[in-house]
Amino acid sequence: MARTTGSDGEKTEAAVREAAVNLIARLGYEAMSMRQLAAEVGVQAAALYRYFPTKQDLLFTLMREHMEGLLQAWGVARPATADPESRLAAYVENHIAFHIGRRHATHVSNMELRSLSHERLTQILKMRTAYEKELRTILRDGAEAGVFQVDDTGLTAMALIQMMTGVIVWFRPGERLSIAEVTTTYLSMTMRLVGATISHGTARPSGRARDAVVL
Amino acid sequence: MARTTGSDGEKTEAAVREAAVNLIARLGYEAMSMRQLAAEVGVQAAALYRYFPTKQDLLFTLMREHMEGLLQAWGVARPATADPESRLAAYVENHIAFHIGRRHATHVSNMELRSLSHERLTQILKMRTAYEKELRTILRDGAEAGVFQVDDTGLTAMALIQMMTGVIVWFRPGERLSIAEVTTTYLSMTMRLVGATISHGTARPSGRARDAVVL
DNA sequence: GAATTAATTGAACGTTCGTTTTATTATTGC
DNA sequence: GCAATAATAAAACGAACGTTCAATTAATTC
Repeated sequence: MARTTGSDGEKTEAAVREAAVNLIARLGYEAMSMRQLAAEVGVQAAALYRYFPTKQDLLFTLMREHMEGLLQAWGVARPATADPESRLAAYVENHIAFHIGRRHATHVSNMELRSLSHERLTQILKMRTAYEKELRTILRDGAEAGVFQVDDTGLTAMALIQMMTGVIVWFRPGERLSIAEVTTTYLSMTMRLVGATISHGTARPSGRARDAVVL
Repeated sequence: MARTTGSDGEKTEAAVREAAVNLIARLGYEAMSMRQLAAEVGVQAAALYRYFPTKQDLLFTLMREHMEGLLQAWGVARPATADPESRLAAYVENHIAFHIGRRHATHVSNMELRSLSHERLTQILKMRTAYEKELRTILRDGAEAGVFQVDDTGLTAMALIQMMTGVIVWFRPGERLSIAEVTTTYLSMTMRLVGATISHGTARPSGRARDAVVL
C-alpha cells in the first residue's frame, strides 16, 4: 500500500505534534521511539519524515512553539499599568493559566532540554531568559517603588517561577481544587513572598502595615 | 586479559555509583549507555553486571539511597522544639543544604522517576510523601497555633518544596552567592510566604505586626 | 605453593533504534 | 480522463543497545 484514502498532510502533521507532546511527556524523549509515535498516529514510521527531518527537529519544533506561545500570551496579558502589583498579579495569573493549560508541553520544554543540540538549546534558553527578565523587571520596579520587599531580584524571580511552574507536577484538572482556586492561592503566596503591602484587588489598608512584613 | 592488578570490588562499585549519578544527571537515564558508564569508570561494560543486575537496578539503588539520605538528614536536623517557626526554619535549612550538596543525585531522583517499574516507583514515592508530610505537619501546627497564615496546607507545602528544590537548577557553587546567602534569602521568602509574624532568630516585634501580613 | 575465590575481559546474542530508499496509491489541476 | 503531485507503505540499512557467557588472571586462603 501507499497513499491511503482520506490522507491529508496538514491533519497528519497536527496529529503527529499532539501525539508527540503526549508521548514525550509520558515516556521521555529518549524513551519514545519513532515507531511508537507513528503507531499512535496510525501511520508508518517513514511517514513521519515527511513532516520532520529528524527526531530532534520534532522536539525542537515543539519546544520553540511552546516558548513562542508563552511569550505571546504574556504579550497579550501584560497590563498597560505601571503599578508593579498589578503587573506581578498579571504575570502570575498568566503563567499559571498558560502552564496548567499546557501541562504536557511544559513538561517537555522543561525536562528535555538536554536532548537539544548546543545551538538549539541556546535558542530556547534565550526565549526563556527573555520571559524571566519580564518578572525581574517587575520585581525591581516594585522594590524601587517601595511596594515590594525583595532581598535579591534574580533569586526571587527564580524562586517564584519554580514555585509557579511546579503546579504542573501535582495539579490534576477536576480534582480537589479548581484552576481559579489554585491561581488565587498562588497569587496570595506570591504577594506575601515579595512582601507586597496589599493584595491585588483588596482595598489598601492605609499604610501602617508596610513595615510589619519587612523581615 | 581478565582480572586487572589492583582491582577491588568495593572501589569499583563506588566508582560506578559516582559516575552513574554524574552521567545520568548530565545525559539522562535513557541516553546514558552502559558502555558509556563503563568507559567513565575505566572498565568493560560486562563488569558493571557484577554489581548491578540490570540498568534499572542501578537507577533504583541511586534513587533509594538518595531518599533514605534525605529522610535521615531530616531525622538528625529535626529540632526537639514544638515551636513551628523553628521547625520550619530547620526544614528549609536542611532541605537546601542537602539538595545543594547533592545536586546531581537530586536531579536524578526528580527527573528519572518514569524509568522505574511501577513497584519501584511506588517505593520511592512513598518515601517522598513521608518527607513532604513532615512539612505539611509543621505548616498545620503553625496555622493552628496562629503563627502562620496558610490558605491551603497541602498546596503551600508543594509550593515551598518546588521553590526550594528549584535551587539546584540555577545554583552553581562558587558563583555570585554563597550557600549561606542563598539559604538566608530562601528562609526569608519562606517565612513571608507562610505569613510568619516574625522571622526566625529576630527579636519579636511585640504583637502588632501580625494582622498586617494577612492577605 | 596449590586450591579457591574475586574481578574482569572479549566476544557474541538478539533486539531495537533512527533513518533512507523505492515503489505505490490517492488526490488535484487542467 | 490524463498528467502531475502529495501522502503513504514496505523493506532495508548500519549502528547501537542491554545483557550473557566463557575464558582468564589477580588475590586470598589454607
